[in-house]
Amino acid sequence: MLPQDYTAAGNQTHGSAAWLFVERRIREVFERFDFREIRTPMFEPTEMIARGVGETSDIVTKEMFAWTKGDTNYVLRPELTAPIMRAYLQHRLDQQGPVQRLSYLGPCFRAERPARGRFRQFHQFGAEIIGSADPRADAEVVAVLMAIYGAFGIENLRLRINTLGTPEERTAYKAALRTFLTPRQEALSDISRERLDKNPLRILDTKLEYEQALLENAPILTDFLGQETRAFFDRVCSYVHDLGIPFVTDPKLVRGLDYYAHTTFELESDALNGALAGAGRYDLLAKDFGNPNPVPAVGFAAGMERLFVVLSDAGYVFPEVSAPDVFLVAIGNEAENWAFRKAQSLRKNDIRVAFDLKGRSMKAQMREADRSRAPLVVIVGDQELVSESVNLKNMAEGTQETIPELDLMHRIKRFSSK
RNA sequence: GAGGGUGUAGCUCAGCAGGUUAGAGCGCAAGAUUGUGGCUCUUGAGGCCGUGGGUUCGAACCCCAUCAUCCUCCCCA
Repeated sequence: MLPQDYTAAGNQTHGSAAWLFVERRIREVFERFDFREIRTPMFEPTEMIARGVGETSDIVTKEMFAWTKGDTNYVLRPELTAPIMRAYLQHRLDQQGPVQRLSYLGPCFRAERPARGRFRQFHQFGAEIIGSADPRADAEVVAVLMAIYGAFGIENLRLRINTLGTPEERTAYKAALRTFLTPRQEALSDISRERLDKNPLRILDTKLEYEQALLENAPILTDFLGQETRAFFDRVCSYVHDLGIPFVTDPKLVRGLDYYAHTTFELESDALNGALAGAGRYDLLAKDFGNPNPVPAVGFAAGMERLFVVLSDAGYVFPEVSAPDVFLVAIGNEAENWAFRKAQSLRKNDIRVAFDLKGRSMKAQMREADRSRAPLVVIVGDQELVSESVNLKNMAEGTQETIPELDLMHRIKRFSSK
């Protein structure tokens, strides 16, 4: 048994074929929607992440794995939108075409308490459309997210959409909300009272019934939105509607990250408390990074582990791991050496080969062959070596024939191509 | 960060009110079948009973702490 400090809390080790299968399927959908995968570093300067995600956000204030090396502070990336925007600006991706459609899939890190569907190292997949202020871009992001869940046959989900408007509109609303809530702050929870000053929008998110009741008469964000914002949001909604994707609009949907403006949306499931995916438009992030011009952008981020929760709740059956084409069973030292070399030559011809590495009995090798689920087994002993023949066994049918060794490659290929 | 549940074999779990060598099923291994898998039967390997301390003649069991894990809250993917 290993010492208990050999593992860190909230992490998992993945060895399963299911993980690869899910990744592959996600990437297929991204390709279908013309997204190109981008990979950014696992750790980033704290400065960039803090600016991008927001100095006051929960993520930055209390959930980062951080360290210092030399004069620079680093963090393990807590999310990927900010790093991708950084990469876009730094590598001048706009020069490769006016609209960049980027996807990603990889680990992120947050120092939170682990829970169902939540880990300290977790994995996000997502997509960003950078360079388009067209409401169809927002709808495209919704579409690709829903298509991924659709690709797994998952449909019982709730999609909520809202607009946060422009910073000016939001500021005006924040002030109004604060004015409304301040005289009533005695009735608020401790957490909400703290937010009253810092970020009153987040109070809207409350799940406490008495707070929700209190908010019934509160000013509503929609009333503070200008003509343009409303028109834009209406177009986003109608595009999503055109795609046949069910959703509800929810003026109380706010998101924890500072960079959102205009469209925000969130995907939820009954299987889980937290969100499956969160998303939105973040036209101002580029300016936050010090870029002279704003860069319109919209994207989503979804949790792999949460997808797995939903899949396993739905009783999803993952395909079996891939089996070798053939298993080589060898009897005796000579035959073992033959099999060892034969495996290599078959593999050079794109045949997937497995064989025993323990010098075990033939019976044990057969059991191993069965377990490997190889459809064909080649059995070779001294007799076959002398006659330069091999026994080729069809495991499903239990039939076996002796063939010249020279025909082996051809026979395996012919069988596998059927 | 707050509250609660659970930690016994690779996995799923038993273990009566503290009592001697800690069990089952599945899985794994060997044999029955000396060159043939699955099915069956037999046998076997594998446990610091999460960790540390305490109470006791005696602790898997009781107490404390700690770690891990799960759930609720918080927040988010």
